[in-house]
Amino acid sequence: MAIRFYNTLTRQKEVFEPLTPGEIRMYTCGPTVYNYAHIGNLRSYLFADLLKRHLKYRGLRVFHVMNITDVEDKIIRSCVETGDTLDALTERYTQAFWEDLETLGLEPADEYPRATHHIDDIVALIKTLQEKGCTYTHEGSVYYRLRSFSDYGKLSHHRLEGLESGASGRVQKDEYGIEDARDFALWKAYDEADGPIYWDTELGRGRPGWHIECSCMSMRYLGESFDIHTGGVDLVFPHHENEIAQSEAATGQPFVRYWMHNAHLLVEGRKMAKSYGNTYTLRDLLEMGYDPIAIRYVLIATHYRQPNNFTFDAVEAAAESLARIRDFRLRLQETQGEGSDLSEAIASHEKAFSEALDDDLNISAALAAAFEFIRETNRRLDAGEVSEEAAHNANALLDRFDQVTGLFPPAEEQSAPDEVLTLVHERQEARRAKDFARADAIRDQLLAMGWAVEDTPDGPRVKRLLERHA
RNA sequence: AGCACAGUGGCAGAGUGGUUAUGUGCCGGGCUGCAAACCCGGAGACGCUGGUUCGAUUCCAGUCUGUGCUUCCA
Repeated sequence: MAIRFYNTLTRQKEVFEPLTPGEIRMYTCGPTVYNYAHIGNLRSYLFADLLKRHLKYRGLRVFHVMNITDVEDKIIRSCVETGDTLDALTERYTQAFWEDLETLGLEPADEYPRATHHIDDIVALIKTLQEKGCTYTHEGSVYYRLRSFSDYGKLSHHRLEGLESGASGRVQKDEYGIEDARDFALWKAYDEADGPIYWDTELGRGRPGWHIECSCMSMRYLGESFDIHTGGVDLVFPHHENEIAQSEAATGQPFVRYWMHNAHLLVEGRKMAKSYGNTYTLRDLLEMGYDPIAIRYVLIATHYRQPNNFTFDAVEAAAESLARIRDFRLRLQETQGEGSDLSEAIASHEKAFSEALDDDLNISAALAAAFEFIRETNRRLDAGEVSEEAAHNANALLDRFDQVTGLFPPAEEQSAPDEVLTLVHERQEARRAKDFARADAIRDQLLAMGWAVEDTPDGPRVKRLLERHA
């Protein structure tokens, strides 16, 4: 079955075929590093992560680039307000961003190019656009002349006329010296308010506009045409539309084949907004005691093109689901002896799982297949009909589910300390002597120490209690 | 205002023109000394109003509500 993705460009699901068979080049619009990423930002990157992991699982090679926007209006404002240097500020939040990605279990991109490290490339690209006649300069700033690009609007399906009328209520354009209110800056001339943040280049003193860095760095690392470009829906217009205009005007080549955009995140049914006080960062949630994998679960478990309603109930439900997964894996590890081989169940559920993801990353159907496998296998384990080898193969299937989703982690070693093992032993003695009051007291004592003991036909099983939100 | 997307059981969230999503929670049962884990069963849903149809949650129209974009917010 072919892999199909919804392409914003065509507004429909299309069969996915990379430019180079077997190799995929993808670009993700990364963070503007002036603050900690909030969970809405992180949803975007988790979507790109799932996409990348699934393509790899399908045997395709993926080269993934994510930019770091480290010069931009808000960053400059923040520097001016705090007195931080640009480098100090952006480095701090870049490191924090990478920490967040690691905490949530995202696979790193292959490259994280930064705008400030590519000023020369950006200037060169702007010069190319100048040579092609699609720019003009006003008061030291270089603007892109939108009407020079006849395909403008093909991604967002905005029509230029509509945008023009939308801008009609503004001040006379002539007063700005900009030919058209829709034109955007490629290069911004230095302003006193920028303080020490500027570059002296052939274009004069100033800094790059926002859109140009993505055109520049994506093509620098991925070529003039590449396969996939991801980002949040809010970037469709104008950011990605402008990227297309810049890139295709400069190269004459189609820029990106598949544009994929994730919907936004709601929190407790409301949009995230500072005024609601619900713009959580990952750090906020960790401080509240939530498990990062449970957070990953909630952020990834909704189809990427659907609005995802982040609720604390959902995080707690996710933590329970993860406990179920862990218990299942522990059970598989303990399984010994002869029995059926499960090969049919493994094959059919893996097929359902992977074909669901082939269908525009239908994660819900994929997770349903995984949980059906767990339930059916638990039933067989209850019946004692699973062989050690089958359990091993089932565990390997869970590894593959984990490879794609990051939601089926291998069970950690449950090496209980000696004092716990001693108590477990004492409890067994008490049970053998039918001293159940003492046995139950020891069980409570162990619980208080953070260990659960469960009796199985093969003896007691000791599990570390999962951290859960109190 | 224009253009999009969405509204499913307590919560989260798929899907389908007629038959169990899945997870979590709840109720009952099995297993257990009791639990836990696990299994089985159950209740509970498709915003509202019309239309098409033998039959609609699924298609169409309208309506209400929410969300996004409309120049730099993932």
